[in-house]
This record gives sequence, C-alpha cells and structure tokens, in this order.
Amino acid sequence: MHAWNVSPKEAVKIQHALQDHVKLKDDFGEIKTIAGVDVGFEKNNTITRAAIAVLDFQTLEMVETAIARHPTTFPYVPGLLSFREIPAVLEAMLKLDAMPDLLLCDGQGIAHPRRFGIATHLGLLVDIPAIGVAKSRLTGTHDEVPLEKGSHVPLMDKGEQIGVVLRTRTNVKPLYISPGHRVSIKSSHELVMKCVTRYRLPETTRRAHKLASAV
DNA sequence: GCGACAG
DNA sequence: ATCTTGTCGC
Repeated sequence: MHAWNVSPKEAVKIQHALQDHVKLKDDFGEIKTIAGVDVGFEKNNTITRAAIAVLDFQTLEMVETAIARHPTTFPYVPGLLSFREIPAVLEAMLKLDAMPDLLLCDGQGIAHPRRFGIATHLGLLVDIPAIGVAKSRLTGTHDEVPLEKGSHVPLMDKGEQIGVVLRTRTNVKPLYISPGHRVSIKSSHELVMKCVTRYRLPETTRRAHKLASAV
C-alpha cells in the first residue's frame, strides 16, 4: 500500500499510478451483504471518524457495524478527498467480522477529474466492488433530470459517460452515481436503486451516517 | 486569467 | 464536513 503522509502533488501522482488497475466491468458473485461507508469529524476536524454499516442486501437489515477514529492528516482538497478520509475508513474495515460483498461510498467513483474518486480508491485498496454515491457534482455535465423518482440521465465528461444522475425521490435533488471499482455503470445504477426506500439516500448510506453522528 | 470545486 | 429552529410542502 502507498504512503498517506503525502503532499497534494504526490497524491495526484498516486492517483495516476493506481488508475490503470481500476476495473469497470462487473466482477462479483452473489451479493449477500452491502456496506455503507461514511465519515465525520470531531474536535475541530482534528479527528476523522469513519463508520461502516453492513446490511443484508435482500432485507436491508443491519448485519454488523464498525466505527474508528483516526487523527486527521490531510486537508479537504476537491479531487483528493480519499487521502483525507480513507485512512480512518480502512481502520474501521479491519474491525469488521466479515468483509461485505459491495461498498457504497459517500462521494464519487470514476466521476472524478482523474477517474479516481474515493469509491474507486477504496474499492481498489480493499479489492471489493465499490460504488460512489455523491450528493453533489464534482465534474461532468448532464441534462436536467425529470422530477419523478427513478428518473436518470447520463453524467458525461470529455465525451464519455462517467456515471448517472439519479432522482431517488420525487422533487428532491438527484444523486450522482458512478462506479468505483469492479462494477459497471449500469450495475451501479441498479444496485443503488435496490438500496433506496423512501428517502433520498440509500439505506446503506443513511445507516452509516447515523453511526457517524451518534457520537 | 477566471470560475468550479465530492466531503 | 460543520454550525443550527422552525417551517414549507408533498
């Protein structure tokens, strides 16, 4: 594994070096468990708190959870989010009894200037299929999304599709879905939709967010 | 040079 | 991300 105590400039180099290993084709078997990953901060951002909620993919019921606190060592820089949040996430992952079959991360997958968002970086490091679920746009353009739940339009960048903008709830801001690693755009879209109930965010993310808040 | 900019 | 109460709308 690469170093984490790096400068922003070095972080960009690492992203370029690792990008070649990313797989955007479906590479997974039966998905039994799916994990939501979320991060929060404490003590004036000096502590990064990572939370993971593992759910049963079929019933969306909680199977297992893990929380970890880690000193914050990297600033928030658009495009380099993973260097700020992943160290704490990896610590939380190690506390799990069993690795989940799929990860849903807060933030982008390949919908990133260098196609290397946090979902991509994390999925690659732990070698688990991962999808990025972002609440807003980092890069790319798209047409307006119809207001009804389930509506979606492609997210484009430099002539290629990098994800989908998905309305998970009628009349509510859409989510930006993009593959992280070992999953296609189409499957990312379908899998996220299966985790959505009556709220804007998929259950995985909602559960992880609650954990990250219930300090 | 001027904006845009995940969490 | 985080600071924060009530309030508008489906």
